[in-house]
Amino acid sequence: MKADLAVREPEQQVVWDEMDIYGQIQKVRQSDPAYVLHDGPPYTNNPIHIGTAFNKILKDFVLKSRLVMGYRVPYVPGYDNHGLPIEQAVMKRFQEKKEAPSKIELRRACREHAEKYINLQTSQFKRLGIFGLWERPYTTMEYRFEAEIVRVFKRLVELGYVYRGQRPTLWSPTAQTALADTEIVYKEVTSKSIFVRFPLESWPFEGLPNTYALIWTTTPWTIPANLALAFHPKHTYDVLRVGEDHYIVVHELVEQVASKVDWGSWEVVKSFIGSEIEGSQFKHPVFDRLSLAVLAEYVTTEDGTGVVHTAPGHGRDDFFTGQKYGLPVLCPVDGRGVLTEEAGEFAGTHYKKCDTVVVDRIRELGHLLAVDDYKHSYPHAERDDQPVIFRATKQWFVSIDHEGLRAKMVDAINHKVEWTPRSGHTRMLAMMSQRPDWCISRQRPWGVGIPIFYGKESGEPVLDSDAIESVAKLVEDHGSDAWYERDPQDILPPGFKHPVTGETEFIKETDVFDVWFDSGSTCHTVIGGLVDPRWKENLPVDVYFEGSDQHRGWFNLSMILSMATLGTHPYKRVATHGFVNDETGQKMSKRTGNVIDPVLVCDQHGADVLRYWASSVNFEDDVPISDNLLKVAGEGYRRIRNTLRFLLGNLYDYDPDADFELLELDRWIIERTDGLVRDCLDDFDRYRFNNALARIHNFCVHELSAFYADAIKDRVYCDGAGWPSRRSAQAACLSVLRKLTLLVAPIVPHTAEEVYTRIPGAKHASVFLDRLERGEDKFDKSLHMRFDKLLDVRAWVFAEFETWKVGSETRDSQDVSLGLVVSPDDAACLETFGDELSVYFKMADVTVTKGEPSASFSTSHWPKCERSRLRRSDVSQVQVNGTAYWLTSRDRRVLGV
RNA sequence: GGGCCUAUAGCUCAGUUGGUUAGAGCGCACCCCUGAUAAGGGUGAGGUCACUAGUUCGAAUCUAGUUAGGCCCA
Repeated sequence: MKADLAVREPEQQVVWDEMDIYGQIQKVRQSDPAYVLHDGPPYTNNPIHIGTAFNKILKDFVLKSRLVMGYRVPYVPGYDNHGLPIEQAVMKRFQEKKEAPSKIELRRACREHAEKYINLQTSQFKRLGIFGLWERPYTTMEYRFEAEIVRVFKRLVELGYVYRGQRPTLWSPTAQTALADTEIVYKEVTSKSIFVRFPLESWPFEGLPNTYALIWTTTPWTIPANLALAFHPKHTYDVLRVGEDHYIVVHELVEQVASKVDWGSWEVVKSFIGSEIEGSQFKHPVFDRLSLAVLAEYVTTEDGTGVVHTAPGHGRDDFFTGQKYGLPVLCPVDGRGVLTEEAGEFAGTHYKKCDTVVVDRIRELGHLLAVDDYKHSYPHAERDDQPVIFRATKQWFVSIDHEGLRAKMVDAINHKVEWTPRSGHTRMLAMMSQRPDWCISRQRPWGVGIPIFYGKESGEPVLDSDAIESVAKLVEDHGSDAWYERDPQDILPPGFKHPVTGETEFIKETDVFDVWFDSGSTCHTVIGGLVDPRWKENLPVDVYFEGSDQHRGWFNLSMILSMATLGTHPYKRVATHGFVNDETGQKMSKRTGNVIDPVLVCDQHGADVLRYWASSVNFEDDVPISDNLLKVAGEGYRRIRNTLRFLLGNLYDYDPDADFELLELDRWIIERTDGLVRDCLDDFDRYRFNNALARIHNFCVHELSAFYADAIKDRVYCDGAGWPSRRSAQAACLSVLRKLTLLVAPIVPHTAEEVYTRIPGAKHASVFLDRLERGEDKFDKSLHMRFDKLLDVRAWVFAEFETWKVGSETRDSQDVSLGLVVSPDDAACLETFGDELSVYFKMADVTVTKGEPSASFSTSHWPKCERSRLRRSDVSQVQVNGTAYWLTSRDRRVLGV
């Protein structure tokens, strides 16, 4: 049967829209226990891709399976709108038109861009058959949401988590602005590389005169900012005697360094492990200042000397190492790239001139051992192609260790959250234990402005609840744009005075929040009652379910904001899925052309086929997809669809008032279905959708197609329409069909709905308003043991039959008489099935005798009934309207002849 | 380079705490049915459980390493 899903599914979706399926479900389930999945918002910069689709489909499996299990499952989808990618997409369009927008113009264009993709993605998600509050999703750029972000920040300020500190950022001296990683291109350049010695001040071992650590650097301009020397904790360092002096160099690089600095001869006088020197002091080669010996894993033995010049204000590694050792962030370089007063005698020198100025001075002091040209790749700004520098700037931070926050989070990760798969726990724990304070400020235009005022004269920031609340109110009414459009005095309460300096004139912060602050706030904003007041009761929610990359992203930052501001972890369970790769396990990329577009898949195969694929794979790992795999999924899908259709086809004249007793075969299939339901609900409960699908598929193949369907055909097609035997089969088909339909509804909702609405006497207007009862375990044990034995014997009889029929003219089992010899126990069991045996074995007749097990076959001599196409002992010829027909007594009775 | 993870028939997946001959479906081959028919049934052939070395009476399962791939970070 042609499913034609590309056409039917959109029609089904129109029906769902018109009946407000989501609203109806919520109403029907309002007094049932809730199961809350909180949606991680996708970024609204593009149409959805296969990964987005996979994620939403998996969430929908969770929601719809919980729905079928009888829970109330509210689902408010979300969208993440602020941030760099949208800004860059929008900027590109302005640049193509050779326009330079103002900040406000740019922000408005970004908002429009995001709006456009919210609408597009919504229609695409709905096309996948996802149910949810699509009329009113949460979006991080809507005013009420932006205001709540400001209030989350206010709460953090009140609780003392927020501080201002320095941190190195990529900085363009020509554009005088901070840059994001994605705005950087790497180019080959030639730099001055220098070998510089640092005189030893204090030494943990027995004293050696004239000892120096030797470092190598390609950025001489950062020497004035040097505060430390980094050693690898595990590498061996040699102390070399060269003439009157002693030099510390990592063992592996001694030869290489010696040739670079032109040491004719040397002698190893001592060796030590890096970790032993931690805490020693060296003298800065130029200034009267000390440089601390620190340990760092990133020190390599590939280049240089194994001792790394460390300037916390000018490098990320350096910064984190500095943090670890409590070093200040010294950054004696201003926004133009000119050294400041903090650089002492070098003040006023442009950093590029330092290659000569600083180098000459070090040489003059006798600490320069070698100068060389060095070719390497160096970061440049994409916009003007000029080199950039790492420069520490003032940033806003959320402290991770304030009020024991980290310990609380680690405790939650260890004891209060379940992780699916389990490895998520290890991953999250490692990240949370090690993560540095969170830098929440970004020097970008498209985001929620950080609501900080500074005293106009003093530059002192205002960390005051009322001041921030005044911004929140403004943003709530007019959006975050208003923060940039209004003057401070129009925002602050009348007569507001700086709580520290008493100033009355202010300037505003220009930075925006890191977008992770936006999405990390959703536990506060969405669950906290902004979207639906009832959600508040559900904190922590049952589950967050995203790609495994979100351990560092959303799971991490949500945990921080929730724990800090609400005092609780945001989720009871974190489920993660892998990434969608191509058939060979390679990641998808436009370049290799292995990209699968989910929207196209819906048009070609149907959303249910895509969903079937999503359910067939193990989402805990990375999953493969390709046109071929979708074809395979389509075949599996059609098998289930056809089975449902067969069951439904038997119900066209179903009579709900018929009087009958269930035959044992029908009772058997109903109980088998109940077992399937139980197993599948267990799978659903544990998010094992692929297991459930495999079970359902196998059930359709084995229990239904290969056995039950065959066994009831004669009764359904040939018994009298109203006979109890036929009604019994129909009743069983109905029961099985209803349960199967509910079972597959989470996976293939369109198909399930199509079937359900055609089931005679269906109780509800939609399969999603019905529910599956788990049912009690009240199996008729002996019934199942008898059928198990029957199927067991049947299997080997069929195998025997295959070999027999090779040498026989007779090929159709219905033309064959079976002589079955089995053990006395088995014989007693099989005999209980009576005449039904020939139906179950699909033979003309079956005789059972006791003895050594064997099966013999012979061509049946009985005539074939022309109505039922069966050979039976009671087939005889009768006249019907002047023509002679061979009919069984049953068929004669049905026909009344 | 570091953290986390994956590798079982051509494909997608199962394989409890280590324990007989490693399972299923799909696909494939052959056969049957033609009242589930752009369907259905039967039988069968497919695996050195990525590789190497260990632990053990016994390893797909535990340990270490190698290779390939993925996510995150540097």
